[in-house]
Formats: sequence, structure tokens, C-alpha cells
Amino acid sequence: MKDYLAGLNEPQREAVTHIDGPLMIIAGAGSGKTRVLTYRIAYLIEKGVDPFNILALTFTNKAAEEMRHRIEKVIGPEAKNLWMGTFHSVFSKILRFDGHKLGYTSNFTIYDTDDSKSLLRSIIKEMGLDDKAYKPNYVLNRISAAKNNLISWQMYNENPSFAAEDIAAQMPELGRIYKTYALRCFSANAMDFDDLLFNTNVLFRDHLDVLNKYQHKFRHVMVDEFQDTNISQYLITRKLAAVSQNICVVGDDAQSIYAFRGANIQNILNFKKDYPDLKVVKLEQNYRSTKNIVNAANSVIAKNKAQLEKNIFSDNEEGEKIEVIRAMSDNEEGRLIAHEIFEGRLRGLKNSDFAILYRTNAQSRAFEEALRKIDIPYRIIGGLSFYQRKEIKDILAYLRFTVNQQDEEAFKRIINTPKRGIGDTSVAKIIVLASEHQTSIWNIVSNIQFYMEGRTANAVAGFADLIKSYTVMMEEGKDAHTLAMHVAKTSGLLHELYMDKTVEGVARHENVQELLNSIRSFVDNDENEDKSLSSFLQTVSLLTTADEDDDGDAEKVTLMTIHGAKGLEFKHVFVVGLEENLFPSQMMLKSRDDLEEERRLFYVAITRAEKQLTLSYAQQRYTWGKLTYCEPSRFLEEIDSRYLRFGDKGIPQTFEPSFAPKKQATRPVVIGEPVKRASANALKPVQPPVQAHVPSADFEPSDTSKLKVGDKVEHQKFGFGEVKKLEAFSGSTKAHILFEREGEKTLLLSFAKLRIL
DNA sequence: CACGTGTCCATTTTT
DNA sequence: TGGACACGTG
Repeated sequence: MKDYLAGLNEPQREAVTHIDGPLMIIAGAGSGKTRVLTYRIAYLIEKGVDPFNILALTFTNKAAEEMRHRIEKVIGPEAKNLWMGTFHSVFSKILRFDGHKLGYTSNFTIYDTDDSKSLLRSIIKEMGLDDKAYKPNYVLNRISAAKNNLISWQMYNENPSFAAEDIAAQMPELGRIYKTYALRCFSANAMDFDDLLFNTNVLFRDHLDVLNKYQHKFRHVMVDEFQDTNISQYLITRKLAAVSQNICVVGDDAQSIYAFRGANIQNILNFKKDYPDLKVVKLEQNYRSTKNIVNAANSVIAKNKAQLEKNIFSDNEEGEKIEVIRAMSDNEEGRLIAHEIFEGRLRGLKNSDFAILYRTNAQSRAFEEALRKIDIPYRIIGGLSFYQRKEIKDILAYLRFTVNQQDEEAFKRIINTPKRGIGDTSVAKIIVLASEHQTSIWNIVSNIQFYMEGRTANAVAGFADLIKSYTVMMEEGKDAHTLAMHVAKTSGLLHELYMDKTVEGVARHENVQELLNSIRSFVDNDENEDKSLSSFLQTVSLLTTADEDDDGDAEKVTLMTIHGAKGLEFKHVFVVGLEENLFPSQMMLKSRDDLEEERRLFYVAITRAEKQLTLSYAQQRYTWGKLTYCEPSRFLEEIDSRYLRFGDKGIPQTFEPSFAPKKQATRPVVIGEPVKRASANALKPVQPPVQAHVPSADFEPSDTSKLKVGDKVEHQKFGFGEVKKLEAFSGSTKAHILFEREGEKTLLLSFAKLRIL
């Protein structure tokens, strides 16, 4: 027996050594799942399976990379030949090879959520529909749900029950929108995230030769985080494994937290029906957490009805009880927790031993401020990702358009960025021309002299020449980095950022440099066999925030959403914002009415902790600029109180359910506040007319990044004033300035026409 | 056409 | 709170 098998417990070993036929591993939290998966692959290879014939689907690219490295340690460099990655990345590669059978070129663009929404917004506008009734977000979710259930736009429009639902939801045109959206994506040679899976299904359904090829290539299929797969993904794996029957799925129904994205817990509950001779292995021993934490988690999840029977236990020490903290406000919650981390470090813990987990990204602010104030380094995972920043998207849009001139969304982004005098009217005209002449936008743009003349036409022609020069370079076979570098310089984007000396301008310039660096390392990385721009772009659009080069080794406290924490563990975990309507989220309860999923989310959060767990909530919190009273989350009461201890921090604890004024959760009455808006306007005292300020003759705005509190300034329009306060927000700076005539104004520095006197 | 200003509105999680 | 959009002015 191999030595690595020696360290495994009985069920773990069973899972590792089961090679032929379907296998389902129910892996409880902290039960050594990754270890089992890694060893199983190593074992397969040692038993003579070629790594080329193994497909392992993971939830994030990072998880795949990590597993590949671990396997490499056991079996050596052969591990490189494994097919590993997320569903989206693996199947985008397959579509790159074989997508031409569906009418896509290998250079197809992958639309991210922003692209999809923007396209939907245009479609809704073009159809003359009210964009208040048809919210792009909702429409996209609906289309996405359809695709994830393999309902094409044709099927959607043929099925009267969908039409009935849409009419009931006051959106009778959804079917038409779906159709237009699908056709527009197709003619843009673009796929959205759901298309990658949907089209793979279509490819395997309609092109049996292709299916056959991959069925024989992937003799062994493994799926990690199986509880989070949707129907579309499940069908792909089932088809791939139909011949060999060698399918191994690993998951935990108690940790299914992506139902909102179409994940179907039935996949795991019904798996046995699809594979009658399925072997099921349960990994029930938790090696991660203390008894206390495991028991508390069990007491919570026991409230859920839909689940597979299992008994998660721990042989670790009893451990400390779970601390509950009540704070006055969100800011105090931040302070208390920052303080506790500080104390924890005095007891010998490192920054990286701590994680603060919250339900929504917006909650991070209070913790960031508190940690910064006492100089505790932290890193935030998630939130606005690097690749969603404007300056990055701009460069990427140029690259996308170079690779694929049908990419409508990229076109809209760059045609007038940086400003080259082609305004909205001209762009609209071009789009109209394209549809009048039944041709592509690029066709019009690249032959603009036949359609328009004058200043704008020249500008458009200049743009077309620019893109053509890029295309030529690409066809010469220049690698992604050379090309991107050239594009950044000659498009004017880099120059524009370089000229911008404001704080945020400098930061943006650095971001672009960082993007260029990352393209270079993509090109230099020998593991990427395809170094083309097109290949880089497809890789990049499937990166998640969890994949971004984290300073994993950095000595920092981790802040992230619970969703982002899946698969991770920390010595001391803080689960914060445990307030009714926030966690469980009222959004979730309203739209899907799925308390059980929220509870599983809570379960996931709890089970990230190894030694210590702290739960906290605030009595008051600012939401959307308004102060709201909060009640403690029902989840706090669902934990068996034997495992709890009320913190000595914050306000002394009791659980009287409500300390807030009765039934006015959202809006305390303010005495004297006018009731209606109209009367508010009527009551407004008449302002004495303010004389317009005539700027000094030589008005020349100064470098506002040097602005300090107390500076006397002149504004082009508001006149003279004094800086009262400077405030940082989302990467830039705001100034509160008291103007002599106008009173106090808040200005965004980058836009201020200011002169420092 | 570019820019500044005012108004409205939405706020969950992510491949 | 702040981002997206509509409108008016230069």
C-alpha cells in the first residue's frame, strides 16, 4: 500500500481507492476533502491512468491550481497534463476548439455581467420599452435561469407557461428580449457565462462526433463542490461519463450556497437515481474545528429539512465557547472586533489567523476603517475586482475589439474613449447605418468614407485605422504582451492617465501598468501553450476575485463575504452583521424565500473556524445613508445556547428580542420633518439670489492633489472659499469647502475647477 | 460635442 | 451613499 494512504481514515481510503464506476463522496466540512481528491487522482495515475484522460472540475481556478501543485508533489511533473479548472474555463477551451460547429470563431468574446447588462439596456431601449419596468438585472437573471435549465430562446417563446408568468410579472416582452439578446450575442461572436455551458450542451447534443471525442478523452471525470452545480453543468458531466461511467462527485449538501445561480441541490439528492450502482462514501469526521464549533454548527443545520443523513463529529479538543458580541452601531462593531484581533495577537496569533466574514460586500467599510485606525494590515477578497476597474476594462475592450471586430460592447466602450469627438449621436447614427445596410458595425466604421463626411467621419476613420493597425500586428503573430503594450501607448489611454496627476489618476496609471505586467507573465508562463491575445482574453474574463494574486503569505487579516470563504479555514473567525434582514438577507427571503440556503450559508461561515468563533451584531446601522434599527438575527437563537458565551465587550448581553422602537424598523420619526415632498419644496425658505462669481482673469486650475485643510481657494464658478475637510472615498478624494457666497459645498477633487491661492 | 449640475434610484451572494 | 442618467450651457 502506498505510504500516503497510511494517513487516511477508513472512509477516506475507500474513496481514494475506488477507481471504476460512479462514486459520490459526501464530504462534511473540514473532513479532508481536498486531500482525498488529490490522493485519488494520484492513485489513479499510479494505477496506470494517463493524466491526459482525467478531467477534474473545481469551483475556482485557484482551487484547481492548488490541487495541481499538490498532485505534482505526489506524482511529479506529469500532473501538468491533467485537465483541471472550472466548468467555465474548461468548456470555454473546448468551445474554442469546436465552437465553429455552432457558428462561433475561436476568437469569440466572453461577455461579463456588465457587458450583458449593458447589451440588455440597449435592447430594452431600442424596443421602446420602459427600462423601469424591465430592469436589466432582473431580465438577465431570468435569461440566465432559462439557459441554466437548458431552455433556449426558441423554447422559451414556444412555451405558453413562460409567457403567462411574464405577463403576470408585468413583463410580457421578456421572450422577445431573450430572443434579441441571444441573436445579438451571437452576431457579436460573443458568449456570456451561461452560454459557455449552454453551448457546450448544444455542441454535445448536436455533434456526436465531438461528444465522442471527449468521452474517449476523459475516461475519468471528477467534480468538486458538486452541491453547487446546476442542471446545465450536471448534464455535461453526465454526458461525458456516459461511456466510461467513471464519474466521481464530491460535495456536501449542507454547504450548497449557490442556488441563486441555478445550483440545484437536487443534483446531489438525486444522483443515486441516475447511477443505480453508485458507491457512496461519507466523510464525517471533522479534523478542522473544536468540538464546540462542530456541535454548534450541527445544531444550526439540523433545522433544515432537505438534507442527506450524516453525523459530523470531531475528536479535537472541546475548545472555547462561541462568543457573541452586541455592538451599538456598525462602527462600534468594527472597533470591537479590531480590538479583539489586537488582543488575539498579544496572545500569540498572527494576523493571517483571523478572518472577518460578512454577508454583503458593503459591510466591509466599518471593519476597514477600524483596522486601519489601529494599524492592523488586512486584505479584502472580492468586492470590485481588478478587472472591473474602468481603466482596465477600457484597455481590455481595445484588445477585445482587436481580436473580434464584431464585439459590440467593446466597440461602444472604446469608440470615443479617449475622447476623439465621436459623440452619442454619431455612434447612434453608425448603429442605424449598420442595420439599414444589413451589415456589421465594423463594416460601416472601416468604410466610413462611403457613408459620412466631415469632422466626425474623419475621427471615425482615424479610429478604424488605429484598430486596423492593431489587427495587422496581431496577424503578424505578435504576442499578447507586445500587442497590449502597443495598444496602451498608441490608443492614448495610457497618455491620458499619465497626464492626470490626481491621486486617482496616478492609481489608474499604476493599475494599467499592473495589467501589462500580468499580460507579460501570462506570455512568459510556459504552462500556457497558447500565448495569443485571444487566449489571454478568454482566460482573463473567467478569472474570479478569488483567483487574483492574493498575497496569500502576507501577514494580513482577511475580510470577505461568506461565499468567498468556501473551502478556507482560519484559527479565529468573526461572523459579523448577524441581524435580521441582513443575515438572513431579506432580499433572499423576498425573491426566493429560501431560508434554508441562508442557514447553510451560516453553517459554512461557522465551520470555517478552527479554534475560535465570534458572532457579532449591531443595534444600529447606516444603510443607504439612512439610520436603521436592527434586531438580532434569528440564527443567533438557533444555535444551541450550551455552546455560546456572551461577550464582555459592548453592551451587556440579554436577548430581549427588541430594543428598537416598535415596528418602525426602517424609519424613526423625525419631529418637524415635512411629510410630503411637495410641501417640503413649498416650505423651503427663499434663497437670496447669489451673484455669479466672475473668475479672476488669469484663471488656471491648480494641482488639486496638493490641497490641504485650511487652504484658501478660488473656484471658477463658486468664487472664494476655504477648505474645511478632506475626505477619502473609494480611491479618490472629496473636499468640503466653505465658499464665501455659496456656503459649504462638497466637491470631488478630480472635477474641481479650483485654484489654490 | 464636452462638461457641469441636478435628480432619481438601488442596493445579495458570483462563474 | 454614490452611480447612472437627463438636461442645460459653453
